[in-house]
Amino acid sequence: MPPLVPRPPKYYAVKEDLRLLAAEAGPGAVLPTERALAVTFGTSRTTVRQAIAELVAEGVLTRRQGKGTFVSAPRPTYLRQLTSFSEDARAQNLASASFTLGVERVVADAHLAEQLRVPVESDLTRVARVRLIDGEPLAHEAAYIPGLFPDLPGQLEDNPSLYAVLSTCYGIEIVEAEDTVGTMVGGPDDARLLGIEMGAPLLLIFRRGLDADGVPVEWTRSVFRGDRFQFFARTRR
Amino acid sequence: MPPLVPRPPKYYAVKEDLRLLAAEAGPGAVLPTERALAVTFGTSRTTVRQAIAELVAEGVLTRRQGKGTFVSAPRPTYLRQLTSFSEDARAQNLASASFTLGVERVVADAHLAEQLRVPVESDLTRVARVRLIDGEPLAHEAAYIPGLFPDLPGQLEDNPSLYAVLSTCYGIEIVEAEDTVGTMVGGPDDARLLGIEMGAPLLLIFRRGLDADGVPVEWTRSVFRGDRFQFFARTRR
DNA sequence: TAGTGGTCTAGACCACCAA
DNA sequence: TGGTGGTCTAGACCACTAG
Repeated sequence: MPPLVPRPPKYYAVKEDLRLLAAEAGPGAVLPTERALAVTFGTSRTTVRQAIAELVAEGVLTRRQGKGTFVSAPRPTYLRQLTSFSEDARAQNLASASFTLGVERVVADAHLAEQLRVPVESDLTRVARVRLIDGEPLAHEAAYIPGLFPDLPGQLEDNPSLYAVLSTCYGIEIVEAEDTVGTMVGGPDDARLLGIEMGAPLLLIFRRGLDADGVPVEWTRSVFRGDRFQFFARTRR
Repeated sequence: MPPLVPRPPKYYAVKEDLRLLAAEAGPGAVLPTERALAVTFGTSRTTVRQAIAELVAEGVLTRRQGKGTFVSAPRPTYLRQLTSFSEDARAQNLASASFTLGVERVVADAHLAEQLRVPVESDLTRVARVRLIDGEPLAHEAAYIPGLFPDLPGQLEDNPSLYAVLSTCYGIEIVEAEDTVGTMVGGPDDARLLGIEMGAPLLLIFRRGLDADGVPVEWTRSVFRGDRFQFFARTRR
């Protein structure tokens, strides 16, 4: 199959050159400045920045304001395999941690009511957290659980696994999960929480947890960094 | 939680304004020209283009050179649920079609050999196709199958489901699939095959098909449009 | 031919960081 | 203070589409 693209734009040539340059330099290496690269490639700084922007989105490069542009460390790709974040991390010998943004009472809107099969306006508990792997933010998520759990904040401090706390303290057992995986691009909030750039590709995952009777007991919206996360699923016919 | 972002850049304000404008205008509507928008927002055309670029990546807008910028039609999100593309589409009452790019003999490199559990350099058949839903390209993929299947091209013309052909003609039954889902950004080839813009977020899916004995019989690399695809998985503990 | 989006330029000012 | 990346500008030329 011949390369049928009429004329690849100049920034794409720069991008692929930079990709090679990064590979040779190795992780952690610092690249020449954008202004220097513009001179080297005989182009403008804007064009160089467009090339760098895509490599950043791919996780190849990292930019730090005031410091420079660096070759990213190899991705410690996190594979989702079981039901819960904490369990997945442990299964892969990765150090996981959580930062709780807030635990609050909310009422079900139409969408949450449908997903959790509860009446609109019923009480829900919302748990918002940032998930870390090896000290780096990997995802932020908000879990919604029917009912009120005033002691949850303290219990999550002792055990970061929401699923474990629900099981141990409240007898809620999640045995089945339905995941819907799509893409989105990062906005300012995502950029701040995950330490990424705006516009970076992200994985948006909606998960519904069901108990042994098939009753929905949890619904979560998760936003994962696209550059260091993979989702794994096994399906039997 | 207060909004901690110091100062959202101007292009982000433009982006959100355009998002509202697009919602009001409705699918298919044409937006003012980039030059006109620059005047309206009191900004430069570059800034307007940066805002539009992200909305295009999100699937909200569509640009057509020489014509204009349009509000995208609502996404016919394709959900992956079963094992094969054709089956999934049928289950959702979506018209699926395939365009075969090529069927060729290749030899296994180290990676394919490991995934398919065959010796390095063994014969494989590579089937490269573009997948369409409702006439629009949704994905391109390359499937690798151990062995040689000289009649495959003709058989795929009669039945676009590779899984069905393998079953009917060769007695190969795929009963289990392992999917690994991640993100990538589109390059020139992806842009050409899928009719998207370079830099658009894509879902990269590696799938391994196993037969009843757990023997790998197929390995596929698929690239799906991120703006109109969702992956669905159900996991039991 | 006129108008659209696609690419690229040269340069400005800002926010951040290290010496 | 000087250098880095982050943002934005005004304008140029090209490729494509339509009348």
